[in-house]
Amino acid sequence: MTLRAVKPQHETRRRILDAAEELFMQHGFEGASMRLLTTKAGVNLAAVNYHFGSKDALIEAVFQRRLDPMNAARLTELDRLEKEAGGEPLTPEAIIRAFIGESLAMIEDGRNGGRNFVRLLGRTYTEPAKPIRTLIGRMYASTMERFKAAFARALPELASDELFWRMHFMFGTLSYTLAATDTVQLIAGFKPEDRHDSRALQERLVQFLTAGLLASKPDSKHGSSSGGTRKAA
Amino acid sequence: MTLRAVKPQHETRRRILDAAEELFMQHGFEGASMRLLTTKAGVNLAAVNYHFGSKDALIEAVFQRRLDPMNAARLTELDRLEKEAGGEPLTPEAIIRAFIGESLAMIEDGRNGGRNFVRLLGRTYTEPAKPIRTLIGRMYASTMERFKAAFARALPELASDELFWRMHFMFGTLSYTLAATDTVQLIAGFKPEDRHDSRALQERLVQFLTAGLLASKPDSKHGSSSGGTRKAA
DNA sequence: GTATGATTCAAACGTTCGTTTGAATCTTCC
DNA sequence: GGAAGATTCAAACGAACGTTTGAATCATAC
Repeated sequence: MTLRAVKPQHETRRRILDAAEELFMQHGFEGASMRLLTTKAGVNLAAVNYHFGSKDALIEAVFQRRLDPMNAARLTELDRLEKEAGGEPLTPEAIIRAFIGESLAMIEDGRNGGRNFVRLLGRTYTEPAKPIRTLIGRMYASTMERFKAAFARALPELASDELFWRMHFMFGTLSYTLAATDTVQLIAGFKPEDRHDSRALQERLVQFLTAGLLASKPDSKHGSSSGGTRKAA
Repeated sequence: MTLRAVKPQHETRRRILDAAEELFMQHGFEGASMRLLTTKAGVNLAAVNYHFGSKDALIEAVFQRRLDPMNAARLTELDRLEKEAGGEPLTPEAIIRAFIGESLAMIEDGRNGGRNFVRLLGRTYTEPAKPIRTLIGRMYASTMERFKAAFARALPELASDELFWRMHFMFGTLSYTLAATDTVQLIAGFKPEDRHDSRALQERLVQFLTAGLLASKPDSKHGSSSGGTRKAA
């Protein structure tokens, strides 16, 4: 059949990775069975073990395929910005854009599975299974180190532990947005036409994250219910 | 044995719910098997089906037990604040505190399983399994409606769809913080002594979320990276 | 065309899953 | 103390799980 004729070389590997990406996102790692996965991919049940060795190795391969290039692109963009600035510190907003731009761009990518992957990624950040946790941590380590340094240079007045928590919060917002924006809907008012408009979403996110990152410390005590200071640095 | 003598009435139900809370959090719904669960609870394998009917019904019961009182407390606190304000609109910060206070307080609750539950809750928001999604959505619906109205009254100048997204982002930050703060560590710098200090965490969160909620629209062009249109509806 | 290695295939492996069963035990009330 | 219902228990159910196997089929070389 023609399908076989067109098959480049590692067609089977790619089909398995694509199907795994989508099914892991939909059903979780344990919920997506090998039989469901191989059926969706249109390959034999034994193909996963032949090409990847085991289901765990497949999980790792799914992340490797996208996460390494994604973080590399983030670092490249950050380098480009810093070179362009020529010694001057970057604005916090520019650093935020460098970090979230790559993952948000993948949301619009419906052709290949970029969209599936970023949603899978978002839900994996809260995955407590130790092997996956360490896998993700290892893949992010150098990128996070680099971005933390960039933020520290851009915000020299911000204490180190404050920066840690603000980055934690920013990452959480991005993670949840990637994972849950078109799945769980706790708040009424979502407009379906926004679903694939990653540009508008990115602007909203940048606004929110930049303001949060630059939040001023509470300059006075707050009461049990008293109002907050609404100034931003 | 004394243990049997003290057993109040629905001791078995409670032990199953406690074990389920912890194991669902650690291994996910599909990863936590009935045998592991009942062994940890110290009850017979058949006890879950006897008391709850099925594993799915147990999952629902786990959420019912905590989520209904939690959201009720949120609404009570919001009512109290509005009565106290006597017609004046609340500050956004006060509304934020009313929403996140209850769940953050549970983090410090190590005695019973409150801590386990909020972490389970945080990771469940990104769970795409449809029955669980609709279950959570149904349990949150009225609370979210009420808080959205409160925010709208506090921020009359904020467009409706802007408010939707800012609430979405705020909820995401809280969710990720509950789920991942002491599990996945992508950013170096976490101090273990902060782990149970929910007061300090709450202040940091309130600061971040309030700033994000009140973020002003980008009044001028943003930085170098991509000179896009900055306007948002 | 035929040997060689890579890949696919149907079938089966042993294990674990959620659930059910029916007898045994406990609790409650007269 | 004995009947009646609630609960617990060990054992088994069929189904689905990830993985393995060995033969069949493919691609590529000479």
